[in-house]
Amino acid sequence: MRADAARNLSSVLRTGARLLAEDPSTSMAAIAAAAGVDRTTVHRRFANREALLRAVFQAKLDSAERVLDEARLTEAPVPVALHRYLEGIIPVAREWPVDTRRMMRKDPEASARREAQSARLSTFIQRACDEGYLRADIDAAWARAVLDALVDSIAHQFPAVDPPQAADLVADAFLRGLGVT
Amino acid sequence: MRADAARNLSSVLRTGARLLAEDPSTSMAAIAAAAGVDRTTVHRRFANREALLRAVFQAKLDSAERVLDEARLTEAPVPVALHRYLEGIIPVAREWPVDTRRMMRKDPEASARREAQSARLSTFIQRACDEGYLRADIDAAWARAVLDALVDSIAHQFPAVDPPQAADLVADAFLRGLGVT
DNA sequence: GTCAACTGCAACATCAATGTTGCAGTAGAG
DNA sequence: CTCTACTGCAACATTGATGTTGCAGTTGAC
Repeated sequence: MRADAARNLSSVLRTGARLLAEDPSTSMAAIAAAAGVDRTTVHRRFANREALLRAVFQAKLDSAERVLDEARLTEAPVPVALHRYLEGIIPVAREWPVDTRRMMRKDPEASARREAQSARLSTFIQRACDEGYLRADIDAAWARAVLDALVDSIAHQFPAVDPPQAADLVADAFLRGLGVT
Repeated sequence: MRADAARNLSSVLRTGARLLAEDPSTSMAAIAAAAGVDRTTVHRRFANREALLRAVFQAKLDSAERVLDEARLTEAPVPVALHRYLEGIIPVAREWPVDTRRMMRKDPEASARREAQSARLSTFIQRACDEGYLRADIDAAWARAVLDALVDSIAHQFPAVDPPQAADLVADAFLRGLGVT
């Protein structure tokens, strides 16, 4: 039974993330139905709607944290770390399409975790600036925002592009732009 | 009284757009309170919640359409049209921060209008490709997505950057990228 | 086989949001 | 001034989502 329970829990989280991304006001009933379980089962596992959302966010944060760790943002050469980060984070964005920025306001703990991860990436961008990989006239915060925007775009609007190619596209657009020379 | 009515209506739409952007499930009561009018007044003006949303979308679509017209996307030289479009659309995105893509599913008429506007911009991007302003290996759909992402990013995450400078930043990131040479 | 854990189902209470209506007050147009 | 249009306020009905509980059935662990 433990196995069934874990599988269903995971299914509810993934299904919930998908539906909530399309429509943040999706009802628990709709999520339960889409996950193929009864509404009461979901309520037994998650005390309230908030708890379900927290679990979804936590799952996304766990995945993202693993990607940040494995990308070795502080040790690896900038181009290598960037590509490794992109190739890892794009599947995470696709699996957990929920927008953590606006949906986590009521969850200070998750918000703090998100901030910490955000800071790691910002530090990496700053290193890219310092080491001369970005143009000197570029604001680090703007570079950071551009990178995030490109990731979200390729992840959600081009789900068919596989992660390696998606990472190439993002890195290319980020560094070289799309114009001629 | 007609003047008061029009002013309040406009105020409700703008306030509603702002609150709905932060939280799409914002209640009519919250919108009315934020706009400084009674809940029933909003209901007298908009039959449904749907009607209110439609009005917000329509306002955004009207503004966007004006920008598309004035940018002269089919006649003006690509760089000129691009800059004019950006400088016009960024304030629109800021004034109506609602995400039209996901919130208009239930409104086929607005959806069609949005599609038409989207097509105009895609045509423009295609022209930029054809006239050699974009690299030959760049997919037009990807270029289009990148441009949208950059606009949203500068509009919502950097509200303090004024439209001309914001347009410069976006055009620069779009065409040249942020990397060195 | 027995037990424990889990599930679906039905029924229930609660609550917040929606939408309606009547009434009194107010302000601009004529 | 008077009429019209609008507003706020209070009260009400309705609905959909939330969360709870009891009961019976199922399944895996032991």
